Order: sequence, then C-alpha cells, then structure tokens
Amino acid sequence: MRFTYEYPRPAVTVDVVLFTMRAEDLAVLLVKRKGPPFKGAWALPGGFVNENEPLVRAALRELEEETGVGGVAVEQLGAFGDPGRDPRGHTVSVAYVGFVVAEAHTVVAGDDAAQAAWIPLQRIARRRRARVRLAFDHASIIALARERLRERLGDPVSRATALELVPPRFTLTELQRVYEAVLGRTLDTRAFRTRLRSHWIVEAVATGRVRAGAKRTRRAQLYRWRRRRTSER
Amino acid sequence: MRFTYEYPRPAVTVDVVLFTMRAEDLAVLLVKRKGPPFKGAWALPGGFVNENEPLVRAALRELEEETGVGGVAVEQLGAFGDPGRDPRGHTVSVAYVGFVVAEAHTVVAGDDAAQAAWIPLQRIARRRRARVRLAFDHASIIALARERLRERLGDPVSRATALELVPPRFTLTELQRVYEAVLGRTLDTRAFRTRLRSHWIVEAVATGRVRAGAKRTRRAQLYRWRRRRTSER
DNA sequence: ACAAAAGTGTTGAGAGTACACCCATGC
DNA sequence: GCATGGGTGTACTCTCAACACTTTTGT
Repeated sequence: MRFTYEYPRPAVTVDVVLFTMRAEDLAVLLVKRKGPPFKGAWALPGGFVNENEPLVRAALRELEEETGVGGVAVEQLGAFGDPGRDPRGHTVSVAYVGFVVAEAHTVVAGDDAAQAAWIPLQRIARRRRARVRLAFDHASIIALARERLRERLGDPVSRATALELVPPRFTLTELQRVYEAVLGRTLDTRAFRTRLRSHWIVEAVATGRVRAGAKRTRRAQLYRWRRRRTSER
Repeated sequence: MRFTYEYPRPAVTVDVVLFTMRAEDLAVLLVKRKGPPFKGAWALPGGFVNENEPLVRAALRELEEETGVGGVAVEQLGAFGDPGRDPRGHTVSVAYVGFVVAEAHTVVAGDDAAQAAWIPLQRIARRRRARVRLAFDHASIIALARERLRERLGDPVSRATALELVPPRFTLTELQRVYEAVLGRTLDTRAFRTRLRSHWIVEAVATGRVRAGAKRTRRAQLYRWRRRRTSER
C-alpha cells in the first residue's frame, strides 16, 4: 500500500528516554537496532507515528513493542527535526522522558530489536572512549533528557513525585541515592531529610525493612509518597 | 507533483506564538485565515515544514511570510499532535515562542493571510464571551506559551534577556510593566529594582528620556541589558 | 501649588547549605 | 567489639516579599 500527498512530508517518529537506577548509576533503556540504518548500534526505543495516533500513545506503544515495558508515565521533551539526523531522509522526532524503577518492569526485546537493555549512562559516548555508540542524534536527546530530569528534581521537590523514582515503599536512603545519581553529586543526609520534611512530601509507613544484601545493619524506616499537596502552612 | 510513501505520514507544521506589549497588556501576533479550514478565524502564524528544512527555520520563515515580522528569537515550546486538532487530517505541529517589542517590527499580512495583527490576550476566548475565536487548538497552545513565558521571567531573571522584552534602551518602569503584564500581577517597584541590581543584569546608560505622552514628569534614567553574566560574586 | 511619574532602604521569613556524631544490628 | 548503614539539630547566608515617602518636572 502506498500513500501519496500533494507536498513532501517529513516522517514523524517518537522516541522515549526512559531512565532508571542501576547499581548506583543512572541507566537508559536502549535497543540494539536489527536493520539499517545504524544496524547494530544502540538507539532509543521509538518509531513511526501511526495515522491518527496521539503522540504520547505512539511513544508508549513503541516503547512497549520494542522493550516490553508498559504502563509508565512520560512527559514530552521536545521535537528534534534537523535534516540529516536520519540518513533515510527528513525525520522529525518527538521525544519523551520518563523514570521508572527497573525492578518493576521486565525488559524483553521486541521483534524490531535485536536486544533491549538498561545501559549505564557512563558507557555512552562521553567524548572519546565511547563503549556504546548511539544511532541518529540520540546521544544529544539523552543529554537533554538528563538535563530535564535534573530540573525536575532540582527545584520544588513536588513534581518529582509524578515520576516513578522509587518503589511504592522506599527508604529515605534509597531516595537519596536516586537524587544523587540524577544530580550528579552527593547530598548531605540531614539536609536532604529536612527538606523532605519541610515540604511534607513523604510519610512514614510501617517500620522494618532491610536493604537486600546488607544484613549487618539497622533496619530502615519505610516511607511512601504523600498523595495531595494539601494545606500550605 | 505528488509524493508517495510506504506508510501514511502525518503532516508536520510549525506555529509561532509571538508576544508583545500593547497598551499595558500582552498581545499575540495572529493572522486571519483566508481559506479553509477555519476560514475567517484567527490563527497563529505557521504552516508546513519543507523537506529538509530545520524546524526553527520553518517557523521563522512562516512567521515572516505571513506577517512580515523577521529576525526574532524564538524557543521551542513543544509538539502538538492530537488527531482531530486539524480537520484536514492528522497534523503534528511544533510550536515556538518569542517576545518582541512591537514598535520594532512592521506587521504586513502575507499572501496566505487576510489580515495580520497584534491581538490582546484578553480578547481571546476566555471561557464564554469570546470576541476572537481561534482556529485549531491554537488557544491552548497560546495558553501554554504564556505559561512558559511566566516561567522564564519568574526565576533567575537571567534568561529573560534572551527574549526581546523591551527596546535596546529602556526605563526600568517600562521593564516593570512588561513583567507585570506577563506575570499578571503588580510588582513592588523597590523590590523589583533591588532584584535587578543584585542580579546585575541591567546597566544605566545616558540619562534623560521621557515617556512619550507624559510630559509633566521627572526624566527617567535609561538602561540597557548587560551582555555577559560575568563574575559570580 | 499640584499632578504625574521616578526614585530610594530596611526588616522579617523561609529555603538552602554546611557541618559531626550516636544508634541499631549481625557477624 | 567492630563493621555497616540509619538516623538526628543547629547556625549562617541568601533571596524574596512587604512596607511609604521624597524628588523632579511641566503646567
């Protein structure tokens, strides 16, 4: 089947930058391309938008098709449309960002992908010495997405709760590790907790869980996100 | 001439939300549509992206073609791609925002437009009683653009200088009026000036201009934006 | 003299940052 | 008893918000 139009049309694609915590580091969900262009290179999950399909839905569909990861919350990052970003021709891609708890999702490579995996950000083309080379302009999209994530966490701690940063029940140390990984610097524990308390965004639940693997230690208090952001003080 | 593709492609368009100050109020640059759909309705200047044309360039080209306004700085707002936003078929639009000094530009309706003009935001569909009805989803794009503008001005006053908020030489009162219009509330003069001074973003030039029309008053000091944002203190 | 807009400082509250030690647990 | 990570409070700085009166000019 063929589709003809009166004027040339750039192709419209969507891409998803999905972050997670992986062994104390930030990682992105990537797929290894099966076919050209960039065959064998890693790329963001994504693909063409169907006729009459909302952009977000296309993004989530492609994400699930290629990686098996579904039911995540994403927000739009922006549109990338420089000619030359896709050797096949002019393509405009709308990118989305999200953050999930890796353990809550199973990654399964779809038919289009040779492989799907969480790749630590450090292995991605930092100047030279790149271990993982990325297709298209995906390296710069990821860089921008990371920037966005930093902003989200940086200021009013509020919006962060929309992202699935930690499991439903978490310890404050776990949360702090996520913040540290995203912001790229260590935080002071006392300051971090004071801030959480003053913004009133987490609340304690039951006590007594220990981080898996670490046994000779005190049991950490469990917390969960508070729902509303009710009464301002 | 016809263009055929293997898969259906949504059309890609760009739209520009260009703000200015107009008689103490914010106004947007709109064009009156000459042809269907939404013939006779007001719409954002914009149109189809050419093959191999960068998105921003397309936006600026369309802006100039339809309104005669050129040489402005814009930043990307986001992509809007809900099916149904364009009755002709699935269209993905990438929107850009900017802010200019109206007096510095001459508005001339292009061939595609019946008219081009600065329309005060207040005349745009505020719930009922709309005087100006907008085509497509342009009302919500404008709302989002306004939000973005507010953010830009809100926090570090720095970034605001990228937008052409005021003429090259301006009085602090003029600048304050712009901030007030964008933020939608009055500001305290002393606080406003203290903030500017502490952020070190404007500098005095020659003295002695009076606002046109107001004669029986003290002469205001002229300022200009500082270039760099040099030495942090 | 008065109308009209320009200009000018201080105080208090809240947010962020920096900083060091004791506690509970399992081996 | 020691290694491991959990947990706690205070002081300083900076930024923002709120507050009213004097100055210059033209009529």
